[in-house]
Amino acid sequence: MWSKAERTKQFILETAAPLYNEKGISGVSIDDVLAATKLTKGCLYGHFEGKEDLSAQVVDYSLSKMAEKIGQVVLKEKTAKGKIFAFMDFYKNPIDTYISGGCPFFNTAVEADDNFPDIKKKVAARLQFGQESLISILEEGKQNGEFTMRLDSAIFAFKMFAAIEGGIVMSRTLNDAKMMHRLIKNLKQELDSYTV
Amino acid sequence: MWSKAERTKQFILETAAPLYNEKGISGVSIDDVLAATKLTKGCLYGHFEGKEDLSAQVVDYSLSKMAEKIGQVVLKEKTAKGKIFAFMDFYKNPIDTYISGGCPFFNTAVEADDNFPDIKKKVAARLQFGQESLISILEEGKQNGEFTMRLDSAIFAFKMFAAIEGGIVMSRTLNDAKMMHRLIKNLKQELDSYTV
DNA sequence: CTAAGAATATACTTTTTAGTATATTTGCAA
DNA sequence: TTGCAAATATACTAAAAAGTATATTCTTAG
Repeated sequence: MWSKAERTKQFILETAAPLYNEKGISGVSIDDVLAATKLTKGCLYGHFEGKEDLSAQVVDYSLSKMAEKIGQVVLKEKTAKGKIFAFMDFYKNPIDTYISGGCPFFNTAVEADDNFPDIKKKVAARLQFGQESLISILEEGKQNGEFTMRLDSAIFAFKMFAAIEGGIVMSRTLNDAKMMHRLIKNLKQELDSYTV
Repeated sequence: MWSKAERTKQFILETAAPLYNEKGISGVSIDDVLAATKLTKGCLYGHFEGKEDLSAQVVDYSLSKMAEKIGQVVLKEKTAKGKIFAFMDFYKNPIDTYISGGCPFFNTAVEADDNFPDIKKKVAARLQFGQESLISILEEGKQNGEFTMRLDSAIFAFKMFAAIEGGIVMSRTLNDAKMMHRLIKNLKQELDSYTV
């Protein structure tokens, strides 16, 4: 079993993740985390060197949690089309997200961009890996005859992910998931137009 | 001519706009603004009630500056297709943006989402207006025979804007505008497929 | 050209946030 | 079971950020 310390640290990361996702790195204070966890400074600083360390680890946690979940959802499917559709469906509810506050990939990407170079690198690696994974799935689909060779995997992967992430932000801001659903339907149709 | 005070206030807004766009509302301190403008507290607080007021007005400034510029770029064109293409081309360079730090619409939307309800409402109104404008242009194109009736204006406007904004964030994070250019090319092709 | 008030600068106080030193409690290996 | 180290709590200091009171310097209407 996990040690007390390991469980406490995990608990801090879990509890702080939605906080960071909602308020952003700059918007979260140590006291916010203490209030949410009901722990004390002595405890928190026993597990993290300081705010920078805490922020880095919380962001890491959120990003890996997302990646893991998406991996699960996608790998459940057997066909390339099934995998891509499952990926899209994962983002079906932009208001009530897996980690509260929207998609950590994008939230972090936007904030880290000009402010936190180390964190930016981590997000970049995740986005890169995500794109490569999607492209692999699409290429596999082309090889096994699901999709026609006319499908440009790289551009479809980029467009789909960009549109979904953009759609999440728009839907959240406009407080309405309707267009998000139509967007996903449209992207599915677009992919379907490449099925043989 | 403008009074000294009006010019100073305008100067503060202009100078603070990229700062806010880069660092985010929570990430900017009053001292940051003072350092950038080389003004003093007495002066700043003579023009703004406090940080909340300053933030609200800076965001307002950035959003309206963007809307104005996009309006100019789009209205230069005569055809519906020309207008939409001009809109896309405006976002061609995601690394070096009109206001430094990316697109204020999205940066603000992401941060305001769970934190600044008043600002969120303002962004929502801008996004709403932007979507309606794009839809109007597309519908006009359908009426005057540029586009077939098969074009779903609402979904195309949403998808295009979401993809472009998402593409900006991805390109900035990955430090590479290549996919952004391919995305815009692809969206133009998609729209072209609806020309009669 | 100049006086009155608007604009800006200086020098503070207050509040918030981060971080630390030390005391207390708790988990667990012997 | 117990004692000691690990974990957590308490109570502080330090630094940063916001905000204010007041002095000084400009603008400009008359």
